[in-house]
Amino acid sequence: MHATPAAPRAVPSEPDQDRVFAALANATRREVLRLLRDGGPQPVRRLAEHFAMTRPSLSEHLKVLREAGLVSERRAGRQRIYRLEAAPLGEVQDWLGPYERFWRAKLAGLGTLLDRIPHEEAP
Amino acid sequence: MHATPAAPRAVPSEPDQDRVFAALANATRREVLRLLRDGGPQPVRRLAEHFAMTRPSLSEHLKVLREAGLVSERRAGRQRIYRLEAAPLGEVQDWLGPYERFWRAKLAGLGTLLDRIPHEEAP
DNA sequence: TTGACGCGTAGGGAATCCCCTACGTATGGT
DNA sequence: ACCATACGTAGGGGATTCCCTACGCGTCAA
Repeated sequence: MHATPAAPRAVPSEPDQDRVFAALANATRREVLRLLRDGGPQPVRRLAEHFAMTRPSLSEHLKVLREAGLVSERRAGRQRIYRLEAAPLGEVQDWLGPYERFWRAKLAGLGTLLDRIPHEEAP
Repeated sequence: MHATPAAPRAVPSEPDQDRVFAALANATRREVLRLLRDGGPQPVRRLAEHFAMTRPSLSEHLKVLREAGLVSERRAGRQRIYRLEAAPLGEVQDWLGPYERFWRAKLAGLGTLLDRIPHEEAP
């Protein structure tokens, strides 16, 4: 059940995974991603309207997202247009893959069935 | 293209999402999840063999995973058997859903097509 | 009971996070 | 040239992270 045409994707190094998950571990940054997803590429000013914090603080969140590869930036006059880059999210989904059967089993009520696994006691 | 039978899932509150992503933002904790996935439920002692850090440090990582709902604990004599709880990972996949078409488009070379979105300039 | 085992928690220290205010830089308008 | 706009960065303070060592508690073995 791989819905994708199995396009090969570079395997991310561990610090990269750290950065992506850490970037997602903040409601403000997840909201920025949602705004870019639903509203298309936008300048910082427009994004900042949705938050209570100061604009410099938001700028730092954007930096975290940039360094995680989740957004890209293009200059247009004195504005910086930020744009969603979803590739790292695709890697997150790839990472989730091997766990999928576990929560499916749970939903299907199969419970502990998947825990019957190569099992030896330490001596 | 929803590969799942669309089983309804409780929508997680934002602090919960924070905790899950933050728990995943650490290579040691992701490795613990992998060990529980591939090796089935295990006591702390067995998990600790795979890491260079001290056992108390690993215990704290397990606490983070517990508070994120990613593992559960059962007592067996003087051991605590930890077990993978994949439900929060299912919620992560649900969260990824609305972004999926973006990296699919990228893989298909559709590039900026998805950025044609309700677009107005601020006055 | 005494001692070893399995595990969690307390407490501390270096690093990082997340917010702020101040300031610097580049572009655009007049 | 001048000033306003759009944005990033510096620096600081309080909270949190991640590792450590020391210790406490419950369980099994002799």
